[in-house]
Amino acid sequence: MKEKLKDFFAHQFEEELIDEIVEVGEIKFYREGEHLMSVGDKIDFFPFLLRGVFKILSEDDKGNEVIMYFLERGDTCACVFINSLSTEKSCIRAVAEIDSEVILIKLNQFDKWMVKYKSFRDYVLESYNLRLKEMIEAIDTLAFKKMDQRLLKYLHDRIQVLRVTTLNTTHQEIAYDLNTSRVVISRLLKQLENEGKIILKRNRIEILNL
DNA sequence: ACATTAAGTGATT
DNA sequence: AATCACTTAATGT
Repeated sequence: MKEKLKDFFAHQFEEELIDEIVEVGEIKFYREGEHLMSVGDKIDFFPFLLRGVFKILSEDDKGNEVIMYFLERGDTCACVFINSLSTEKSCIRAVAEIDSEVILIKLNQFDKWMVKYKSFRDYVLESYNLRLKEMIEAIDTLAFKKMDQRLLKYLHDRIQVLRVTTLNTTHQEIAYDLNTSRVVISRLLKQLENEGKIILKRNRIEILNL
């Protein structure tokens, strides 16, 4: 296990840092559908995604959810950085899209490593950057794109991170992610099917070409 | 065979 | 694009 972890981090961090990560990190498995964090949770750790995919959703006080982006292997959650600097609670929900493996690291390590290791600073800044970009993209699609385009982006992103061409999902689930109604999704998907871009089955969407 | 859940559709706002 | 009201289809018991 430790060797696997070392290989995983070998190309981005110094030996010494990897040793510390292996030592203090707590590895956790998340089954598909399980929550890594929910809105309102107090966060005292930050996660490295070793394996799997998480979807990151923003949620308002009435329980309306909207997907922001997906996290992949090697990613960490930028919201955690924000949360780590203040006493605020989590502003997002992270749900395992498939069975996933995460290494959790206490936030006090975070401060130490920021000072001590350049590679860690670089990593944090870079992933912060990446998340910010995706966030802006998410805001853009939310604010300016129509539902059909939002759906296209959603399907595209989802097959991308999962590395599949067939999604095992329901129209209702997509509707929740995009914060719309099932009927709307069903109709738009039907349209895409008629255009020959996808094939619809029960609980399954085969993507041919987007 | 029956119940449950997912998906399709016309009409209305 | 949302909602309603209903139909049809797939799937589990």
